[in-house]
Amino acid sequence: MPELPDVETFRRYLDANGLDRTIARTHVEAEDLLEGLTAQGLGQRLKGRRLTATRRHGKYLFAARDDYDGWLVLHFGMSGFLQAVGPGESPPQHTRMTLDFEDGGVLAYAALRKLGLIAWTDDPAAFAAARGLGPDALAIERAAFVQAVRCHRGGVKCWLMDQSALAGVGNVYSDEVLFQAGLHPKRKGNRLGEAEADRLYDALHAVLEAAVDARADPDRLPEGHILPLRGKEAPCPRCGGPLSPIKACGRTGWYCPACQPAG
DNA sequence: CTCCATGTTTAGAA
DNA sequence: CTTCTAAACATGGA
Repeated sequence: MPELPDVETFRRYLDANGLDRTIARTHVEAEDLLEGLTAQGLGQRLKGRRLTATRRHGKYLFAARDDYDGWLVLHFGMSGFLQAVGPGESPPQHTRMTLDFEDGGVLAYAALRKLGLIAWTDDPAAFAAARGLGPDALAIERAAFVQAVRCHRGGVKCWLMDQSALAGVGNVYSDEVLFQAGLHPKRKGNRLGEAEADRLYDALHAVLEAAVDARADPDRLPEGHILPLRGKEAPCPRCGGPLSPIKACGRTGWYCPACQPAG
């Protein structure tokens, strides 16, 4: 489920389970996930080393080698996750890459669909720039956000999901942000009033922070969110009316037509 | 068998 | 140039 809150949860999981352990070897099961390096190259970069720090930009997770001369880059596609595996235990299904520690434990990168990415970079910020990523959705300042969204002539849901405009928000969380802001997914950015853009910014941060606190588990979110209801025959938690599907950017979104009227 | 899925990239049409 | 849509990728689940 890797959008920003999921990846932030993985980052904290890696902090707790993957740092300061010497890597004995790496295993790459799915070579096609590697970008710009080979399985052997990954091993050479990490063998005998430790990871000592993490960063996140949007949906990308970075882990620094102990000498800070290079960072492991992970993207989780639609189905990726991390799993720490104890000595003697077997890694999860669909494990695509593992870091095998000298202590006998393993950190597995698993993904049902091979849509993620494993890479290496000297500098996370340069990597993000080279990929054309916009500012991180949790780091962007209010003024920059409001200015950017109000310059965009297209639909606001698509804009929220555009990683070059704002990094970290995907299909699911864009729905939640728009629901909390009370804005229709197809409202045009340049037709938002100042107060509406402000509300969108507030909702963006409230939703992402709540989701990170919930460890990206929909069932752990407080009441009043539509994320756990998507695709189900459930009433809007605010007005009790029916939620509707809507196509945008080639994806299916969910919203409440009563609480999120078209502009 | 069919349709759909938390992402990204690319091609083509307005 | 901007914006939108569909398809492709990989691998299932319903």
